[in-house]
Amino acid sequence: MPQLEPTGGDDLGAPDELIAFQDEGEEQDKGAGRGSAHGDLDELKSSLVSETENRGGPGPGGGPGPEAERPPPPRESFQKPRDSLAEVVRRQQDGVFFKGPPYPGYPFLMLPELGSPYLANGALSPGGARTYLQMKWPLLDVPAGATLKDSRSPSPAHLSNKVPVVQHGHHMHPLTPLITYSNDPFPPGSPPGHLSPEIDPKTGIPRPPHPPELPPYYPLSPGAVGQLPHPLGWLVPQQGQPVYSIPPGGFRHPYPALAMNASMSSLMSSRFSPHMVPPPTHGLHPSGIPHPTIVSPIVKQEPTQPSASPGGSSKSPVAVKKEEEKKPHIKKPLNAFMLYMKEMRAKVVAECTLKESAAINQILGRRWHSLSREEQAKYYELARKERQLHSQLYPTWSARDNYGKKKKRKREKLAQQQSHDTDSSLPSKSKKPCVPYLPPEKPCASPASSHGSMLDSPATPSAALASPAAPAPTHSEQAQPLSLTTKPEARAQLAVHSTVLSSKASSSSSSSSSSSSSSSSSSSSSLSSPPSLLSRPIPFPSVPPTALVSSPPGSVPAALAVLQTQPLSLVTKPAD
DNA sequence: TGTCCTTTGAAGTCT
DNA sequence: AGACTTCAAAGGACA
Repeated sequence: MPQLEPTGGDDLGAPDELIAFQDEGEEQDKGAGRGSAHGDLDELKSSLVSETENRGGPGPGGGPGPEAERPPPPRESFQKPRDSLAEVVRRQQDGVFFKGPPYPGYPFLMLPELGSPYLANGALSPGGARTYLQMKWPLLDVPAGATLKDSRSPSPAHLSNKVPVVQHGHHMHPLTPLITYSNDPFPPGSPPGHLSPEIDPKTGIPRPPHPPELPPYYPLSPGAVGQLPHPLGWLVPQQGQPVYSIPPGGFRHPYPALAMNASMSSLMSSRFSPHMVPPPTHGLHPSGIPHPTIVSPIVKQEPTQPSASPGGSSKSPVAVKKEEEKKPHIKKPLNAFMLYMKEMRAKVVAECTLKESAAINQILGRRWHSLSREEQAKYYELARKERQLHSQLYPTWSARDNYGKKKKRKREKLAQQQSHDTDSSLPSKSKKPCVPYLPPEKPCASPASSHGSMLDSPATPSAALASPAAPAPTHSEQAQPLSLTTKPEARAQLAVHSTVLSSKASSSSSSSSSSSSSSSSSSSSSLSSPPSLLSRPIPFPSVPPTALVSSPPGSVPAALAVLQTQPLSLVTKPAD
C-alpha cells in the first residue's frame, strides 16, 4: 500500500497508470490503427462495447468511436449472477440509463452565465447558475439543495440531467485550476490494478504503451476533464444534501502550518473544511451547514486538534471514553466509487423512479464499470486527492478510528452466511429478498422492454458477436446483472438461482468459474464468492478462442458477453 | 429508531 | 502475504 509522503506527493492508490488512457483515447479518436495484438479482439470488443459507444453520444471528447474501440474496462461483475432485482435494474439501465452518454450534462454544463450568481457575493445564491469560475471555485458557497434540480438547461439533453453538475468554463475541470496536475507530485504507485497501463489485470488485455512523450500523469487534459461533472459533491448540492460551503470571507485554514496548495485548498474548503477546529457555531459551519466528514457526536464537541494525538494519555477509561465521545467523528474519505455515486445518484434517481439506494447502487455499480478508464481515472484522482487532503488534515486519523462506530453487521451476516453455507436449507436471519429493492411498477424498465432488451429478447452470442455494429450492450452492463453479489445473503439467494440455472443449462461450470473467479477485480469480497455461484452456466460455444485465451483469469473475457443472453433470460422476471 | 440493503474502494485486522 | 472485515454515501424498507 502506498504510503503518504510528507511532501504530499503520495500515492494513495490512485491510478497513476491512467496516464495512458488519454493517449489511448486520443489515438482512438484519431482512428489510429491499433496494435495487431488487439486485432483478434477488436471485433469482439467492438461488439461488446457497442452499447457504450451508443450511449457515448457526441461529447466534447469526440464521437462515439473511442468508446467502442477502447478495451472493455476491467469488470469483475460478469460473474455475479443477479437476482430479479438486478435483472430489472439492468433492464432499466439498458432501456433508460444508457440511452445517453454517461455524462450527458457535461457539454451543456458550460453555463454561459459565468459568475453571475456568486461572483457578486462570492457565493452561489440558491438556484443560481452553477457556473464555477476557476478562481472563485474554492470560495463557492452553494446552498444545500439549492441546485439539485436545475431546469435551466441550455441544452435539451440537459433536461434529463437534473443533477447539478459543476462545470468549468473552457472545458476546465473543476479542480484543474486547483489541482496542479503537473506540479503536484503523485509518483506512480499502486493504482487500481484494473487501470494498469500495461496490462489490465482483470482483462489481461494489454494496453497501448504509454508514450514516453506524454507526461506521467493522468490525462486529465482540460478538454478531457472538462467533461467531468463535479465529482466532489461537496460543492454540489445533491439530493438535498448539505453542501459544504465556505465562509463568505473565504475559508480559514485550521492548520496554518499545513502547507496547502490550491488543490488542497479546494478540497479543504469543501469536503474537509476546517470544522475540526472549534466550530464557530457549535459544530456547524458559519453558514450553518454541518461538515460533511465530521459528524459531531451527541456531546457537544470541543475544540480538538485533530493533529493532537488522541488518547495515549494515562486517563481513566471513563475519561478516555468521554473524550472519545467528544471527539468528532471523522469520516473516511470517499473513494472513487463513492464520489462517483454521490455525483451520479441524483441523476439516476431523476432518470428513474427508483428511490431505493440499494437498487440505485446496483445501477451505479454497473455504470461505474461501464465507465471508461479515463472517466474512472478522474474519480480515482479525486479520491486520491481526498485521501491526501484527509491525511493532511487529520494526520492522526486512521480508518481504525471509525471501526465499530457502526453496528457491526457484516461480521454477523458473514457468520450467518457461513453457517448458512453449511446448512443451506436454513435461511439466514431475516433475509430480505432482493426483489423488493425495485419498485413493482418499474417505470424505468418499460422503455427497455419496449426496445427489446437483450434479456427480453436475448440475442444469440454469435449474433451479438457477429454484428459488432449492433447496439449490443457493453459486456459489463450486460453481464453485471449476472454478476455475483458479494453479500452473503444475496449469495445464498443467488445460489438458488445458480442452482436453477445450472440445472437448466448444461454448460460446464468450469468455464464460468474461471470467468467468475476473474471477478478478482476490485472487490475482494467477490473473490470469496462461493463456488456454487460460480457454477452459473456460461455458454461459450460461439466465443472465439482468442477471446478466451487472451482473457486471463481475473479478466472479463469478451466471450462472457454471451452471458447476457440465455442465462439471463432464465433469471429474469422472477416475481412475474 | 435502528438496521439492512447494495455498490466499490480503501484501509484496517486477522490468520 | 493473503483473506477477511469495516466503513464511506444514500434512502427506502423493515423489524
